[in-house]
Amino acid sequence: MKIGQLARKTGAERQTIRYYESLRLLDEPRRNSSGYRVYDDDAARRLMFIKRAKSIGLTLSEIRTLIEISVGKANRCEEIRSFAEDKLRDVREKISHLQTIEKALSDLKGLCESSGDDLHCPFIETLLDDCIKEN
Amino acid sequence: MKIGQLARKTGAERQTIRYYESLRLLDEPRRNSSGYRVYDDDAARRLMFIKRAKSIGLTLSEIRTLIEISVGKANRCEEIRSFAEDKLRDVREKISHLQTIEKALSDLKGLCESSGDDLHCPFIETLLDDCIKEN
DNA sequence: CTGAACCTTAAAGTATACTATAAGCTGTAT
DNA sequence: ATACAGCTTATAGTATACTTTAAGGTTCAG
Repeated sequence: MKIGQLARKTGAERQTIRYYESLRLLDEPRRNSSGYRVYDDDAARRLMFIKRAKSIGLTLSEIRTLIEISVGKANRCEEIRSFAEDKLRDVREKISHLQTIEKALSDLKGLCESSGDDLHCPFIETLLDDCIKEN
Repeated sequence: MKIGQLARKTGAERQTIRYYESLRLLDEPRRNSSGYRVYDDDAARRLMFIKRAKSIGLTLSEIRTLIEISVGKANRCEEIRSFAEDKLRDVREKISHLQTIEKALSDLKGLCESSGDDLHCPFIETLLDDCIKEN
């Protein structure tokens, strides 16, 4: 399988595949006589693993860590479990931060709906007031 | 007020203030005889407005939009309200995406706790299985 | 044999929001 | 007088995850 076929099979771009190789997320593939990269199904599986791991919010560098941990002879399960815990904590923090933002925005929007004309827009005025309070 | 005082007053870095100016988030200040930037309290208020707007999750480019809308003679309240609605939708989408991720991660972690040894780590194996399913 | 499709590399560009650096001028305290 | 803080500009670096471009070699159908 050459890089184009692998790209089609996995839905990744050719350049992305080379980029992942440069980050050592994919092993260096063997080359044919013209210097073209030649892949097997393991490479496709690895690429899908990366996709799936990205979809659960892992960064490329976290994915590399995961691959490094799990590609050795053993998976070092305990290490991976604690990795998952850390990540879960991150995600929960992000959610709670966004919920704070959601509340602030929906309060502001509520003000917009209840009062306000072009000369006294509560959205802007409240933001400005908050600034003054913080000062 | 020179740039350093403004920075101290608002908790922003001097470079950040110049950067915001280059993005037209801050008006070009007048200069003293040595070419130094000279600010007044309006500039400080604007800077705090930016900080507060950032804290509710707005990007610098959204903040510029908001400033452009609201700095004219009138605030154009209706426009701002619909801006807030769009942003609220964004934030809610982000939250729900993160909640999906949270569930996936916590399921995976649950598997790690219930079973698994170094040779068969459920976290990795499940990610791999998911890849195969998607293939 | 020519053109299209495919491959190679290295380097630069994109987006966001700064942060740091270099080289040099200004203002003030001692 | 000189050290030091503070100001100026332009440019480059940081982090993440690609995407694009340039310049060129390979493979295959017609």
